Amino acid sequence: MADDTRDRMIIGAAGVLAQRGLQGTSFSEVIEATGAPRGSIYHHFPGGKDEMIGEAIFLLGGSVAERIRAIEATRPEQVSDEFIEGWREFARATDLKAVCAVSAVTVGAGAAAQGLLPAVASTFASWQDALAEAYARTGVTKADSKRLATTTVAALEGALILARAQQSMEPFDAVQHDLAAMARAARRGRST
Amino acid sequence: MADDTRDRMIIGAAGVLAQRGLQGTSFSEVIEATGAPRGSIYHHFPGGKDEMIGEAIFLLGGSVAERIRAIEATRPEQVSDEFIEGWREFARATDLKAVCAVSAVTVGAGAAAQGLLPAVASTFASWQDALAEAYARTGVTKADSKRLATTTVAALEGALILARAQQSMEPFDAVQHDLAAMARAARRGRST
DNA sequence: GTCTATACGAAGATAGAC
DNA sequence: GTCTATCTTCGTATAGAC
Repeated sequence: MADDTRDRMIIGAAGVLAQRGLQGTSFSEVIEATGAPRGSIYHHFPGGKDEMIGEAIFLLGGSVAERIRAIEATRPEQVSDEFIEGWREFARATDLKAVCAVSAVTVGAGAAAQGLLPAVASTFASWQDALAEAYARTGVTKADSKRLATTTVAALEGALILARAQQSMEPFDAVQHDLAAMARAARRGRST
Repeated sequence: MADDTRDRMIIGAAGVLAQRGLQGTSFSEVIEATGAPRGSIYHHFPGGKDEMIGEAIFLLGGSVAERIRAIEATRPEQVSDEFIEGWREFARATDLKAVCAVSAVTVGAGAAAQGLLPAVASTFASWQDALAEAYARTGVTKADSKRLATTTVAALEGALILARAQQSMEPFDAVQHDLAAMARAARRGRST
């Protein structure tokens, strides 16, 4: 079935990444999570673990960017609301046991695996760009949109971490509320 | 010299944690970073790695909470400004190679080391409480202060991650600016 | 594509000498 | 307090059979 196994492993890796961190994402874990065969790991990923992780980041990054681009908002707070809402569902679905896989790679990329940093950097950048465009389409100035997009991603990533640590959805409530207030203020031309 | 070695290892562990993540913080790394002797690890930490990590979180958590409590602000945006400024210095000092050690533990705590989650949860909570009190002292309502404190911590943690990924201080600029705007709005009684 | 076998290193942890 | 030696487990990675 073509690259079915490879795809399954990539998706599985993204999931394990979010729950166990970069170094916790061993081939054994991915295989256990996906039921993929042990014997063909290096057939599917000649580049080893880094290749698998890189693909997982790429996949997740693209799907989130896509979701942002699909937001049809007329008011700026709808942008932040829908963005956060998507991650809220993710948090619920994983029972507050997972953070963002891209964050996990960023945090886990020490001296080793530093080759993955460019991939996470451009993934975050793609989210920031997509969010900035979405804000701009609702009438926020370009400069404000860009800044707001960065704050939106940062607050979301932090909320995921706080939510996991405290096993609570409250960080999402706080961040969603405050981002919406910021977005509204930006449109009123009040943010400096 | 009493517990000099132990203390050095705890401080060193916090540093390694921030740069290499939880699983990257091996005894070997801590020993290399601090010059501590190999032979007495389990003399100083009978509880093994978890004990060392726990102490590092406790130490860092206390020092940051202390710093927050020392903020003397008359206007709410001074609270977020000074808080972010402290972390900005940290980012500069580590050459954008480190994130928050508490985040690192949260992200790295998978199935194993879940015993550390309560420690990180209460550490984050202590920062939230201290920030909420600081906001409240400047005239922000209790509910707004609490919510703002959560958003402040979340945005900061996210900014550290973005900054590391993209090797840029720009996330700090964005977050600092937007948090200040939110804080000002809260005092004006404009935040819903 | 998938298997087994295997090499190699690093990690956490313990025991006992000094 | 600090050392060395050792055990066990687990990780990445390779080789070669099926």
